[in-house]
Amino acid sequence: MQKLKIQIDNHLTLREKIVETIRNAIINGQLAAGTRVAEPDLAGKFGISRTPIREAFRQLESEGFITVVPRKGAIVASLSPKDVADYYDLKALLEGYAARMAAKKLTEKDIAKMESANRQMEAAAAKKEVRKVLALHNEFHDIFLKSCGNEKLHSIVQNLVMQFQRFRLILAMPGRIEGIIRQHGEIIEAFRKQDSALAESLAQKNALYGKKILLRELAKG
Amino acid sequence: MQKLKIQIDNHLTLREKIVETIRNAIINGQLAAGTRVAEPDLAGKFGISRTPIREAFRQLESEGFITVVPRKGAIVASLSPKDVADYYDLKALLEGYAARMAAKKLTEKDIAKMESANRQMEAAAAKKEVRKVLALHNEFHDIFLKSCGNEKLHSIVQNLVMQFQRFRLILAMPGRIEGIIRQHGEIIEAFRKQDSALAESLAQKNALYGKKILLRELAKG
DNA sequence: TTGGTGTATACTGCATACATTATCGGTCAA
DNA sequence: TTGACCGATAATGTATGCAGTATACACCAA
Repeated sequence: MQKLKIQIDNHLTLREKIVETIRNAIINGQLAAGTRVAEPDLAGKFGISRTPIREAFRQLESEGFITVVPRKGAIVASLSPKDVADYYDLKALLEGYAARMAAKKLTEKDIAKMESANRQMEAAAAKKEVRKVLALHNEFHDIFLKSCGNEKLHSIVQNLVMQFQRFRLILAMPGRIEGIIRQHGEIIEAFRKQDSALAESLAQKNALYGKKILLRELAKG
Repeated sequence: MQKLKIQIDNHLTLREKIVETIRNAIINGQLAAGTRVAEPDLAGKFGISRTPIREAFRQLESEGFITVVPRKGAIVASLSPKDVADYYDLKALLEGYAARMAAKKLTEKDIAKMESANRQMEAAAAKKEVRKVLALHNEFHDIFLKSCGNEKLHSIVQNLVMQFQRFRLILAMPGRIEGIIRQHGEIIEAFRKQDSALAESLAQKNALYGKKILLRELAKG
């Protein structure tokens, strides 16, 4: 019954579809930073009018994916190393807090899910399924972000993660991911012990480790 | 020169003006939470077409001021006590961090500005100029938020503050504001001593004090 | 009276058309 | 050759019109 309702309500508006499509294109790197995105161009490509495109632009601008200069047009937002550093510092702060709050609330079922995600991640990493690794990585973090009880925090972090997802393919590469998986294991242990302070500190370290690796890679080229 | 450029570029688009107008109306309480806002209605009121209104809606939705249900319309977003609590917890976390980071960076000039803002706030409070008190309050916080060096953090906090500004008139009332002014004084002292840990802890306390007062008032009526 | 159905109305979603502004290339003068 | 001016072109900003959908209310049947 619920399924049916969802099917019925599944009339996504064109604007929503366009937002998703463009966002994914940016995240996956098909639209590189700095690329100009013109309305008539996209309208032609999708075979629709400019109206829903323009509305999608407003939303994407608020989310930080594109930069719009009035009467000039939109370009894909570019992220400087400073931006990446700022993002990761924020992620460390927010996820650290979330871990501290979640430590007392997580159920055994939640923890089991995190373990499962981490194990699957290891398997996907062995098979070099980079995209799957990232998806599982996000799933892992989402569990305690949701359980921390602060929905606004959850949505802010989700937006942050989306925005620099486009760089993170680097992180999922072999040689980098093993350390992350080990850290995840430590975080799970801290949750098991309901040790808030340890969970916070480990979650922070985990984020800052990602920052270090990513900045090093960006410096290379 | 810079001033001139700004003057020239001052052709705000209709959409931008509408966003500001509606946002201010919500912040100032002229548009109460839950109020339905229909496009033709606003278009008529402002004497313009629906197009810029619709685009403004998309932006206001992303900023969290209105809630849009596809094919049904938009209503002014309402904030539950839980939302207020979440917002203030986030504010405490983020401003605490900002204070810690800013402690080593603030110049004497910055600190002087904070002192000035705090003194003016006291004067405005004595004259019961509630709106001016709030403006100065935001000015005070903005100084160390800007100096912390993390621009993304600054913009996130600014957005948060805007969203529950509509409730904060309560805080600026006599009997509440004195405590806040004293706390600000303590924060300034901590900055003078460049005591990061103290500044962080005081900034957190300051935010949580606001949370306590606001939630108590909301519970009353 | 109550529950359901049908219709009228109004609003949203999208397309199209027009107005305005920025960009680019060429021409002309220095 | 260089620089400035000017027109052509294309993109953005706004208005308007039309189609589809939700809401309200009246009407009818049980």
